[in-house]
Amino acid sequence: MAEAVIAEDAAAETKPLRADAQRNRDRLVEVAASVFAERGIDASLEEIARRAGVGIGTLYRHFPTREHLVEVVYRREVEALCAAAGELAARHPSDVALEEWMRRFVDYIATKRGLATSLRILLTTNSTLFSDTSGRVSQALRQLVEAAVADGTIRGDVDASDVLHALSGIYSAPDTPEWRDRSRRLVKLLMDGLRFGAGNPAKA
Amino acid sequence: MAEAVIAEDAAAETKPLRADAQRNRDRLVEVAASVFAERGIDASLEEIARRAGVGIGTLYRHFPTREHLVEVVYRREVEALCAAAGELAARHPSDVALEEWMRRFVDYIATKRGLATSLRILLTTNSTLFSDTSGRVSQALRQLVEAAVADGTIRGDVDASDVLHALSGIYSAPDTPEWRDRSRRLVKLLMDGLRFGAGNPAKA
DNA sequence: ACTTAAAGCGGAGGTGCCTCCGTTTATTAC
DNA sequence: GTAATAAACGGAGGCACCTCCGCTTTAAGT
Repeated sequence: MAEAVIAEDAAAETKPLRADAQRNRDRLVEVAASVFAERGIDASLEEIARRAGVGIGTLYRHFPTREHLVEVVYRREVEALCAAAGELAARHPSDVALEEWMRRFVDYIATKRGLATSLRILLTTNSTLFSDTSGRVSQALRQLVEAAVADGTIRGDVDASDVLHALSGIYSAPDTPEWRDRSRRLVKLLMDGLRFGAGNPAKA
Repeated sequence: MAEAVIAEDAAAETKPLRADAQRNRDRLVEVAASVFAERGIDASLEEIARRAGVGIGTLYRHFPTREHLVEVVYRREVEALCAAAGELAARHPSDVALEEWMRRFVDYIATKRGLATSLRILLTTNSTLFSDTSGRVSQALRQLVEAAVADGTIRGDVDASDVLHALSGIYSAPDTPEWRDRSRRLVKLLMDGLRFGAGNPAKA
């Protein structure tokens, strides 16, 4: 029970998978991500296997339980979200990068809302998963906030944890139909506040 | 989702079941209790129906989800444990009654240990269940402790919540093979402590 | 190029979940 | 007692889970 945690990279380092196995595994994760998004976290594993064009046995070999699969999908998505921070920072003025990233953050949370119960269980059961991913997210946010503070496009008297704190309402807000719009407005509002009194407003 | 709570007695008061229905329902609860004890909380519902001599449809009509059934079984067992307090008090000197009741409490917890995870989920999901049952248990304990204090078979400077606190180690102790013996010893130890300095040691 | 062992594949099959609905049974009214 | 009717029964059937093992593919050795 204690070792239910997945040691993904450790396994990858110790034993490179055979080419076909790696192919199937990647495909499964990719398909699983879209099926979970579409049908919810309780989607049929057989459907995932079918859509991925592999047998159900193959799915179970790679991911012995549903939770294993969900965990890998979840990690991959957090990773993608955080990786976007770097790209956005490279392509946009730093305040715009921050804003766009927060917008994506809202979208990301949106897809997770329906799954709340099951995901919460997974996250409380597997605390490594929680600390890994939340650490990763706040790191990405810090990078963006610090860059924007540094070049003066947002005010200097705030830091990443202030912003994270401000965003926390996005989590806790009830799951109403207006949630998404409300959250978008929250991001705009927050950005206006951050830009106000900045030493050097965006010149773009 | 909010009304997942079962209104057992309310339903019973508003609509007496047809005789055969009541019979089947009782039989199902009884059988379920022993199957859960034997095979764990994930036991097959079809097996329960089979052993109870009813169709699976009947089981589902009475208990639309596994949780409903588990809840009723659980409540019934707590009820039985607490009802035993009164009987023990009537048949034994009050310190002996207390000791015996705690012994049964240990046995009761023992059967729940294996189910810990699922039960914990049920208890945290359904907080009414938790408060009802824990209230009931501490009430039973209070009755026994107060009687024993009153007639001087245990010391007077403790109350029920002290004893409950002392028993709490039984819950939290890890699930080792020695758990049961250790818990029995805890009860004995506790009783010795309670009897020490009592005004009027048991005369039986 | 060929062999071979290890790695991986896949789906049949056994089991459990849950729903649906035609049949049976208890109860009420006469 | 009998008829009418509402309540309850039960199990077939459809779907999903997961295991097991005979077959296929890869890749390492020659």
